[in-house]
Order: sequence, then C-alpha cells, then structure tokens
Amino acid sequence: MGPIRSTRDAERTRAALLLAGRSVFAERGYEGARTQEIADGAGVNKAMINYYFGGKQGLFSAVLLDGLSDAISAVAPLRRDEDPPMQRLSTFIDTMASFFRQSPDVVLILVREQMGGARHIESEVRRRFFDFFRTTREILGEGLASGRIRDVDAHSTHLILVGSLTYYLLTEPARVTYASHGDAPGAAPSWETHVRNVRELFLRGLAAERLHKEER
Amino acid sequence: MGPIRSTRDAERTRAALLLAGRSVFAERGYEGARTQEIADGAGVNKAMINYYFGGKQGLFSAVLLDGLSDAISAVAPLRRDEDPPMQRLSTFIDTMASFFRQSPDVVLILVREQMGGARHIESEVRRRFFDFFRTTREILGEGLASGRIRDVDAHSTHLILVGSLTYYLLTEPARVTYASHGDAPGAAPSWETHVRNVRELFLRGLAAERLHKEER
DNA sequence: CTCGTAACTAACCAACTAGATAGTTAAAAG
DNA sequence: CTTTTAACTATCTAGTTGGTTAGTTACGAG
Repeated sequence: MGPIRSTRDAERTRAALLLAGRSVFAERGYEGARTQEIADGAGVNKAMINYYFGGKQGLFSAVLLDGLSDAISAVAPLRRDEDPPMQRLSTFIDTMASFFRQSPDVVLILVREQMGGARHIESEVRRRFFDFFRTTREILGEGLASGRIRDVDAHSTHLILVGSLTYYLLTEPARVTYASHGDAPGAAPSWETHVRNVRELFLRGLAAERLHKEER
Repeated sequence: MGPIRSTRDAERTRAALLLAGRSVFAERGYEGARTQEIADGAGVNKAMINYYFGGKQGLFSAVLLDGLSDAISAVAPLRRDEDPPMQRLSTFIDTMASFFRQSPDVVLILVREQMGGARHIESEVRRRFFDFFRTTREILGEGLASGRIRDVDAHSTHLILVGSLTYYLLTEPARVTYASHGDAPGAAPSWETHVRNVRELFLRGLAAERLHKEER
C-alpha cells in the first residue's frame, strides 16, 4: 500500500487543499470561507494555499474546475439512449440524482455561482451545462411527437426538475441545524425517497391525457 | 405630499436600512455584506445600524422578519380556507408564487442561509418559516383523506414545490449573464409561464387515480 | 557525501471590518 | 425661550483576515 503518511508530497497536499476547499466553500461561501479553516481541514500550513494556488481566489477557481470535471463525465453517457421517452426521462432523472448525491458540495458551489451571475464559469463548462437542458428538451420533444408526453415548456420543466433535486441538497445543512436544535418540523425524507417522489410526480404530471383508453 | 426630505425621521431611516440591507444581503450573503455598503445604500451613517438594530446580526434578522411577514400574512388566510384540496393547493401555489416574485431578494437570502446551516437565522424566523411546510402538509393530508390526492411524502413534495419556484429565481442572475454573452440556450420562460407549468405539474402529478369514473 | 531545490513552517503585517464612543443637533415638550 | 431627549455624525479601536517572507527541512540528482 506504500507509505501511509510521507512527510512531503506535493500532489497529496494539492488534493487535500482542493478537497477541504470544496467543503468549506460549499458551506460558507467564498467570502465566508476562512483560508485558515481550509488549511486546517487539509492538515496543511495556510501558506500552502498561496504556494500552490496563488491565493484564495486561485484555490476557489481550481476547486470549481476540479468539481465540474466530475459533473461533465457523469453527463456524457446520457444522450445515446434510444428507449421510449418516459423510460428515458426516468433514466435521466436517476442519472442526475446520482451525480447530485455524489458531489453535493459542487452543486452548492454552483448554486452560489449562479446567484452571483455565474461570473467565474467559463464558456466550455457553460456549454456542457446547456447539454443538460438540451437532453430534457429532446426527451420532451420526442415524447410530444409520439403522443406520450403532453405539451409543456421545456425550459421551465427543466428548471423544475433540476430545482427539485438541488433544493433538497441546499436545504440539507439547515435541516442538520434544525435537528440539532430540536425544533425540526418532522423527520426529513431520505434522498432516495425524494428522488422517487420527483420521478413519480414527473411521470404522472407529464403524461399526455389518454383520449380514449386505446393504449395497449 | 409633505416634506420630501426632512432632516430627521426615525421611521424613514429604519425603513431605508431594511431595504438596503435586503438588497446587499441578497447579493453578497451575510459574511460578504459590508455594513458600510448597506449604510451608504440607505444614505445613512453606519452607526445607525447599531443604533436601530443592535448590529449587523440584528439588522439581518430584522430584514428577514420584515421580508417574511409579508409572506406569512399572505399565507395565513389559506389555513382556514375550506375549499376542496386541489383548489387550495392551486391557491397556495399562486400565493407563494406572488410572494416569491414580489420579494426575490428575501428568497435569495434564505437560500444562502440554508446552504450555510441557517446559522444566522434565529428561532422566531425559523418558526415562521416552518409555517410554509405545515400548510403544505395540511393540504396534502386533507386531500388524502378526501381521496382527491394520492399518498405522497409531504416533506419531499414541499421541497419540490418550493424548490421549483426558488430555482427559477436563483438562476435568474446567471441567465442575465448568459444572455449578455450571447450563448444562452434559448429564451427563458416568463415567471408566469413557469408558475403555470409548476401548478399544472402538481395538479396532474398529485391527483389520486380515479378507481372508476365515478366522480361527478 | 553534498548540494540544489522543492516542499514546508512559523511569525509577521498591512488592510479591513464591526462595533463603540464621545460629541453634536434637530425637534418636541413645557 | 429653555429644557430634554431622540436622532445623528465623526472618529476611534480591538480583533480578524488574507497574504508575505525569512528561514528550515526533506529529498533527489550527481
């Protein structure tokens, strides 16, 4: 397995800072994040942030780029599917859900970025982002053509889908706080329950009304 | 019309600070907001924040309470309503939507706070916040009892509803940026279109399946 | 072995920020 | 007019933060 803890390892230090930074930036936001807290979280001297990333801003950009590469590879396999629309929709939701669950901190950072006008998101990343939406639009278009999905605004529907999943994650830190203070409004649903609920709402809510009971 | 600018006016100063605070907190977050910027925005001396609100934290709570009071008073009459569940649900969505559109900054502040564990939100604000969820749960419970709404997880469904509306608002700054860069993925739907889409998805997606076509 | 350098540390600092405070003034009360 | 006080300002301060820097140590090349 090699040495568990060597005294010096540039790559390990870099990775530790990226990981700690992802967590702290997601929780506190850029301004709220303290470089000392990130360094402590990484088990590294604060000066290493400057040494490797040129400062707080540089680390933030690096965290964002690093986190987004996961997202991009997660979305890649989505568009080759040729299942019927409802099946594709279901698969799409599950794929998104699994990425969201896998990298919640990246989602939180992206939410903050979008609230701030997405100033630090570069165009390549942006392009990939739009692929999410294009997939939704494609599925909905197919479903409309084949009479399985009713006529809805694709952009709006996409926002509902992503928003439903995102909102669960962004409220999670608050739920933890509420629970620890004992004034929670009831137990929260699990992620799996939530995703199932989202999927069910979409499948039922988007289905075209049957004119007769002609479907086989 | 009275004097447009009197030299001293406690109420006007308070209101100006609340308004400026709402805007700056929404844009920068609690940590990112500078009391000096808020004071400047209100055209008032920085010390007035301490004088009237006891400090940054006090102003923040006041901004939140002020912003939520509109929402609460708007939602309050919904609970004695005796319309059928589906009608109540529809009204609830419209009421939330109109508050969201009217006070988007309050929504953004709440999103930021929840991502950070709601550490700046005091219990009074928290209590009021839960009223939203209680209303959803009440409507769904009624609907289930009367057989009009299928059995769904109330908490999860509430998150979907609020998340759908919230996500539209929090992505708005990003859409502005995308549009100005010319690489938008198509025109965004209007708020009204989005709300109509949300309402329709919920009404269809939550409806209990009719066992026969016995409904009158 | 020894030397150069990348990796790392501890201490420091300039800049900034929320809040305090002492003093000033408008305006209401009598 | 005088008094009182709420409303307001200019200035200061204690504490924090991101970043710098001089110095130290591990490590690989030759």
